[in-house]
Amino acid sequence: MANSSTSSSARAWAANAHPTLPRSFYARDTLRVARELLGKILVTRARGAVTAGRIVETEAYHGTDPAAHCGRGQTPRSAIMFGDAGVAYVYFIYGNYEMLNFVTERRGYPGAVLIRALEPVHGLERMRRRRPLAKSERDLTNGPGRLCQAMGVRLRDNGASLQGPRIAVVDDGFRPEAVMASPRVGISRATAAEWRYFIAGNPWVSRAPQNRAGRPAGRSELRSRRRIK
DNA sequence: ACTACGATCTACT
DNA sequence: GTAGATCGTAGTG
Repeated sequence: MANSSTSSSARAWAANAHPTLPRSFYARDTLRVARELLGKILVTRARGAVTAGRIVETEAYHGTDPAAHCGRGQTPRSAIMFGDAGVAYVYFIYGNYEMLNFVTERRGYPGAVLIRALEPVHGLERMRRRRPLAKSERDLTNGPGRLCQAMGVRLRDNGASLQGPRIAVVDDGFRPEAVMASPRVGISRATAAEWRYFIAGNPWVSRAPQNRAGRPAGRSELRSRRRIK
């Protein structure tokens, strides 16, 4: 399996050869942002160590969605989802794990995209040190909790700008060949909505047996603002 | 103040 | 395939 950790591409983004996604990229419909993030490169700098990975799986949460933290109105934790787009929403769950989201939409309308899986691109040694239990390269970043460990994302990154210096997302021109949509993972409400997006067949997509199960993500999905039951 | 539970991961059967 | 870990958040009293 080809992995994209060529030193040349790593040098390229480190030298700002690739553009960072502007805030306006995030201030749009959450489903669209979730889909268009696939293939972009997440870069983090934690205590001087730079790590990077290509985004291969996302999920959308927005509005009155019962599965979303913002779904029952604003709370201290979810307030950031109602604010300006283009910042990180990091929360802690199950007593052990951080989850990384990107805030979307216009101010006043809540939304965020959960980053569920990455294909490692740079800093693999550092990722392995941060995740000593990982038994394979796949295990480094094939889940939302795992990728936060590998990339050094912590609760203190909540609210951090996605324009850097700690977190940034860059576009190196890569475009996925096939994007699929499926129901979201690990939720108990609004389980019918197909707001999970992933690059078909990518080995780092979480829940491997499902990484080919889904429907082609077309424009019809992106338009859906229908009521969620 | 107290309780229930969660956008998960790991170890073990 | 499934249970246990583990704690911040939110809802309730």
